Amino acid sequence: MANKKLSRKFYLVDGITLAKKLLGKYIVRKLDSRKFIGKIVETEAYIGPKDKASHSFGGKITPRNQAEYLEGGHIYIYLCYGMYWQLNITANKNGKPECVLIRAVEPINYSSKLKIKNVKLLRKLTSGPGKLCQWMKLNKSFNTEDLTKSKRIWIEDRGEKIKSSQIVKAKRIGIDYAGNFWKNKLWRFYIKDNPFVSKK
DNA sequence: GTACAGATTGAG
DNA sequence: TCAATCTGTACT
Repeated sequence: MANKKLSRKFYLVDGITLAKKLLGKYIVRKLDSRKFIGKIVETEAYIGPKDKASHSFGGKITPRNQAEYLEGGHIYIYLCYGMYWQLNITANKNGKPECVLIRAVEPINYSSKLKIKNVKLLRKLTSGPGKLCQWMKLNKSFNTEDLTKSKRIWIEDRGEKIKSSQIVKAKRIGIDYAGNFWKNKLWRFYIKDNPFVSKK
């Protein structure tokens, strides 16, 4: 099965659809001669401007979140708690502040190289939005990066199909401030039984 | 200029 | 359960 870089069309859907479609796809991060490849196993959807948990709630635009408004297929990355980067993929058309937070990936080529047999050890690398950015060496310079054009990061379809019965829906994490209505939305998606999903 | 909250994490 | 840590944002 040939690896196929995702094209613009893939991203031009609403955030919830994109969050589900991204499960089982592969993020490829090229750094010098090395490649970090991670299978996406957990995502969350943020649907501004109506979503109170979204940074673009109420149509707010600031220097920080303007990348969120870009056409689908761009990166919106920002620093949280002064320490951790959060990687988001924008969804939908230009001007629609919808995005998908990548919460966890399964490292593909890292394990064989370092011969790490212990899944628990490997798991510590990427089982959380802050950690996976650390692993892939992502930072502010990737903000507004175009995933369909970039030479250093993109997403591939490797022919893997995730059945809908394998997709688990859950409440989003860390957004208590948004109130019960938005907090209880089942907009977090992950692959059932995958050990790299964040939390326990 | 100051104040303060936050889409997290890991140690206890 | 709780604190580290610092940028963006909204104030004065």
